Amino acid sequence: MRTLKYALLGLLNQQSMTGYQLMKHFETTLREFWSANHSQIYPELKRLTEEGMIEYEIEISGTVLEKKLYTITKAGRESFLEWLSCDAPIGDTPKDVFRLRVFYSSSLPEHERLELLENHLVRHQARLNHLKNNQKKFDCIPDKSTNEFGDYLVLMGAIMREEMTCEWIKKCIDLCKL
Amino acid sequence: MRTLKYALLGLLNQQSMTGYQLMKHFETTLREFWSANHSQIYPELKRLTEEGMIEYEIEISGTVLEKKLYTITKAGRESFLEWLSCDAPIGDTPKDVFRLRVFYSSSLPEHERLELLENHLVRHQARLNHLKNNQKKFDCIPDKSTNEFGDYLVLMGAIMREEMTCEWIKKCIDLCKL
DNA sequence: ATTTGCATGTAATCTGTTACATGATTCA
DNA sequence: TGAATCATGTAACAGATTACATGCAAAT
Repeated sequence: MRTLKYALLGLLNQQSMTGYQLMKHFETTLREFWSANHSQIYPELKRLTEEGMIEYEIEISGTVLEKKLYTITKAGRESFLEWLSCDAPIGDTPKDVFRLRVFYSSSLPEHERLELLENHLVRHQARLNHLKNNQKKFDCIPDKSTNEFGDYLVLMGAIMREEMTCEWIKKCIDLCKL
Repeated sequence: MRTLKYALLGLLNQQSMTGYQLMKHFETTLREFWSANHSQIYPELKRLTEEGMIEYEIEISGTVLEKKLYTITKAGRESFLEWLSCDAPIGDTPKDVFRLRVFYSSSLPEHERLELLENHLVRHQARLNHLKNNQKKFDCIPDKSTNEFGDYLVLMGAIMREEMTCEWIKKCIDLCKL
């Protein structure tokens, strides 16, 4: 499906960047819905260059360090917009190890089952707090024509997801304690 | 991480089964949090047999058709229970192509953005209805010591997840229409 | 000087999907 | 007798992770 291709093109469509900066975006902006490490990004950038989707200029940082500043091409932008506007069917539900554990948790002694649930609850609550903190950076809802609007929507989605997860685990704990 | 291994051991810990029956479980019971197709299952069963986690007896169906009925061994059960009770850190947020699209949706003309969101909303609403229908099969909350209790918890989680997703998309639509 | 971060790449391995391949059983 | 389902496997490929490998720049 080449999703990484489009994730990269989408970022470069917003702004020209180096591979390193792209990597940082996966650790921050895209964190809540996509990930990729540098060992996957650099080969893909090479491939996209060969395919004419992107091109780069070498910049010198300091005296010798070379970095490649990638820019999206016309062909790249077209490919990206085609992917974005093409209607994709709803995918498989994502795999979730924690839910798999909960599914099998009746094989666990009561206190271990509760431990499993409670440990996870505190972690999700911490993540939720972290996300809510991020949301404070928006003092108002960004204009819908800006890139920040997309940021805002997915952050809102991430918060709702964590809230739902916390609620679910709490319900599980309650049912286990009955 | 060998998660498929533990997913299979967990099912065989509940009941001896053939590879085909295991496959069916991934299409039904585990559908909302794990998946695997037969081309992944059969080699893994072979490996687990070699590792002494499971063993099989050949049964004859009809006159010639051989099927392998797999049973978990003591070593398999121990390995499964160790995995289940061992505390695992919270994983990476799962990848989500739809959220990636929403993130980039400011590059789309207004009507296409709304189309993207509304198409997805109806699909998630359909999935939600389907799940709520499944829940009707439980006329009461199963006893927490039974396997059905795990089924109930994850089904509840799937419903909450779909409800949250629908709410999120609705909010996105509202914000786009402002 | 030393540590942290910037910067780029490859190799080996693991996990998962799609396609290839075959054949029996059951039900209409 | 034909279609759907049961039943089991392999091969090729795609996608992703972990480990290997290197070296500069900036800040302390």
